[in-house]
Amino acid sequence: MIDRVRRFNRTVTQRIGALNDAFLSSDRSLGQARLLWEIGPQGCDVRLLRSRLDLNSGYLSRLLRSLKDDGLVVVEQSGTDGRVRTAHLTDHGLTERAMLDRRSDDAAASILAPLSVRQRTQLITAMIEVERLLVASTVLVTACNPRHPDARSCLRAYFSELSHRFDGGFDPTRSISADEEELTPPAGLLLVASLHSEPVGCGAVKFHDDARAEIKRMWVAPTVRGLGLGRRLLADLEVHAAANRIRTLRLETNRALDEAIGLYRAVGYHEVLAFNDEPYADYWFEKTLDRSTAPAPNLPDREH
Amino acid sequence: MIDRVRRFNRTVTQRIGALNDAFLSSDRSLGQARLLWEIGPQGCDVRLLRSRLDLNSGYLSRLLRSLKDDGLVVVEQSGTDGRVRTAHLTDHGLTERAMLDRRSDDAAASILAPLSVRQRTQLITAMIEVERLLVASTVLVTACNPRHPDARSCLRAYFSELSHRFDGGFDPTRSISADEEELTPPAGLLLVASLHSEPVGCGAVKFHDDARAEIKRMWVAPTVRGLGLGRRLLADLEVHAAANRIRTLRLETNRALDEAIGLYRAVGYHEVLAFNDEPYADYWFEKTLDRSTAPAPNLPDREH
DNA sequence: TCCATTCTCTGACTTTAGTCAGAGGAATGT
DNA sequence: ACATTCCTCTGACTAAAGTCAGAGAATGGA
Repeated sequence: MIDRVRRFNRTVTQRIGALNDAFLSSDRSLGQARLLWEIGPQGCDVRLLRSRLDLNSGYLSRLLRSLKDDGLVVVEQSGTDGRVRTAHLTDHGLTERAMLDRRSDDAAASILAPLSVRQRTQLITAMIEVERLLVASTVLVTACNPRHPDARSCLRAYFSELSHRFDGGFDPTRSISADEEELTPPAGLLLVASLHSEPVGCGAVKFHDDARAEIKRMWVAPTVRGLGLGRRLLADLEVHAAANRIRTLRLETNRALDEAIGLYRAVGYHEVLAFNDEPYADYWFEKTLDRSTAPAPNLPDREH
Repeated sequence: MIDRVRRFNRTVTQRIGALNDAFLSSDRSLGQARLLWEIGPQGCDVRLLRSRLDLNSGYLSRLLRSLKDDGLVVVEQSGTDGRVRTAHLTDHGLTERAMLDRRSDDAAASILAPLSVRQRTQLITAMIEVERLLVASTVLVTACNPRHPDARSCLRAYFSELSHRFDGGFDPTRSISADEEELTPPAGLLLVASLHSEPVGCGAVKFHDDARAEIKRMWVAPTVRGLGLGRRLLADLEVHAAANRIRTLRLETNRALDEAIGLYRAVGYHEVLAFNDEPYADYWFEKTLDRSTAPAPNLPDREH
């Protein structure tokens, strides 16, 4: 399999690398072209450009100035924060960016051109599949302090989604607690999934004194659904639970959350009688962990 | 569709680009690492390295010397040609190359690691498909003088294959002619398909004075079968024929060539009575070209 | 209010990647 | 045998890519 990945890598970089040379075929350097592209029609904060292109601030500043000198870009103070500067494309810059865009289109078209109609369809289908799974594999799952901004943003999104999907909304204060204290080791654990450092999902476990624990806060952002992320979060939580000598995992859920219910059943949770009085719950599930099959947890730990 | 190709491009270069950084993570420069890799365990002629890495001779020479100075490589006269020099890896060089290999393996594995077993299978399947079709799209079909070395090598391979597959072998002199004269415009046309400048297939058409022409010399190298190349060559020949006011295409073939027969039928050739006395033919086919659907020929012309 | 931090820019660097012209030795065709 | 071509190497360049330390302005928190 690894061999296959490497072979794919070789073929694709060869063919697609040629495609990227469209960027080089202008009289700008690659760095300038990438920057021109990344600024985009709406403009972009310099700090954002720096992180997106992963460039040293001195170097970026210099690139930006060379574009400014050529009249493609203007840089001005950002409205909200006086330290931040925002780059905008001039008309001239927009024209040149449009040319890059057209060249990239042509290059992409030249990949499809030699193929038959049927082959094109097959290629696009396979490309979509590869892309989907590469994105899935890019998602990073890390243990995260619930006070971290990424964690907070996930929990906020989670609550907001519940309040939309539940009949009659959702009020966290009426629900059984899983506060920051309870989701911080050793009391519990919160995992956050991120894609390109944007938080896109979470899941938590709340340990009890006996060998039991509860799964809480399972949420996956709409943009990354269908990538198996829920299953992955759940599996990682189980690994952590097993490492903490947990034998039984329990959870409750609402009938509106049908994908979640399907997931729980699919990975071995079975319905049990209500084990608490959570007002928003319609179903209660339980799973006994099989410690023999539990692999060692190997999650990178994000700085708290 | 073009949009999809570009999106694939973006995702893949991001994810696979990171994989390629395994090469950069050594303390060698990218150029040195690529060279070290390309020399390989068996060693390699310098001229071959130059063409494979597409490097300027001065630059390559310099890179090679830096590796030599570090004791990774030795360069010596090639046995057969005193002008050519051959690079070999020393033990030290082999060790360092093995490290690059291991890093690339690790990087490839890190793409599979976050995925479930099922997702891995899906990814590999889709990767194989993308790769197959990208290779198909990389094949270049060009009109070629039959005296060109590439053309000669294809025709030689074609005859050799016929002599293996036909019962009782194949003797070109007994067969109806399609010599170099007859396959050179305006008498006829030979198309050669190449992959990374290696000839991998051919197909020819021999024009007659009436609006008829014959398809000859259809051959696809075993390494690139299943990529739709035969169909593409045939379609391109038809386009050229139509551009030369040909209305009817004819061809004869041997019963041993079952893939070819299948292809001819699939693209609209129907069997007719023997129209010549080719001793090696078992079937005769004919197709009437529909000029309305013939697109303009857009083949790049290789220098003759 | 003050101090630490953030953000951008500048000058002074280095390394990498690459080009170009030409030299010198070896092979090839006539 | 001789001119031509091929292959490699060298010196002298250039451009791109990037690093580093620090300056100056703005912001945020104690």
